[in-house]
Amino acid sequence: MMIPTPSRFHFWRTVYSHGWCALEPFRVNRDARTLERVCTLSDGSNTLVTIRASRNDSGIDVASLTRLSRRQAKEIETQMRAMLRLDEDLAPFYRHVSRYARYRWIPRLGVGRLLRAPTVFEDVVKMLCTTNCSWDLTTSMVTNLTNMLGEPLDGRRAFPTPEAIAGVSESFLRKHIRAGYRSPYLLEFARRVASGSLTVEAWRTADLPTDELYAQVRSVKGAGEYAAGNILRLLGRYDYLALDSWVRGKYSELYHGGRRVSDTTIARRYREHGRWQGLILWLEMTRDWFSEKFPF
DNA sequence: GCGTCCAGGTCTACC
DNA sequence: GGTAGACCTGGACGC
Repeated sequence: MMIPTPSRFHFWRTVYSHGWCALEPFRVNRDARTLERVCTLSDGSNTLVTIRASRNDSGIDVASLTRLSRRQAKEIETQMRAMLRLDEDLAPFYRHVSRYARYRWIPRLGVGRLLRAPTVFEDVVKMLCTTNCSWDLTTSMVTNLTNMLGEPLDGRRAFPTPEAIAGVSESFLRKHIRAGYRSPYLLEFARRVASGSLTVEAWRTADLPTDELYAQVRSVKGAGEYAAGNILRLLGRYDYLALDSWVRGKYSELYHGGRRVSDTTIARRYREHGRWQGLILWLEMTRDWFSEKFPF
């Protein structure tokens, strides 16, 4: 199927907007120039989906390994739109940054859409796996979760459901997933979602002030300022800076010759951008990812 | 080989 | 409200 994309949408800059495309079940096939993943449908079935930019760049081409009913195809389209943020209106953001000469590269490159998982559940689990550890350990934990608890499909795996994670013990998460002290947090989160007491999927469409949504995200044990701020970015709310050691290091390298600066100093630079500050900060920190070395 | 530090932090107890 | 200390893991580094 071909799904039309908004003007100034750039498929590969969206795929590489942050680290998610390197975490299972996402896989980038650089030779075929595709993004792949196993997607889970509401009827419990799984299918391997391959996504590529269409020839004339006016959309994305989505292929499924298995034959889909009309209803299933519609559901895959909905997932693709959510993952690639196709329904997010960035026009107000582009209008805002266009007022600043130093940010006019943002609309020119068509950046600002941050890749996310089909579900909020997957995004939150992965975010908890990024806290207080190296990126290598994050990929290891997510790979272990997917390989050990995800439904198999032709040598690949889906991301585990809330029920699958909720059904294992804390010691399993420590011993086999290597999640360490994050294990009770992952377990509690999965159990709250599986039981229906926490309806995280509603967060993407919640008509709530950002502060209230932030408070709900912070109710997840293990989601502190950094994790909650980043989860909000994936919900389309950019009021928080979500500072972590990587961003702090990158910021000092870019603006202070590598000298460490306080969080207050960083916040001062972005506060005039109000609801867009978290997105502008992230795009500035990752601008060099899209230099001439960018392979796509 | 061993000890220490730290990486895309967070929670709790205590003041 | 602010802060010290504890917490898993695994790679890098110094000795």
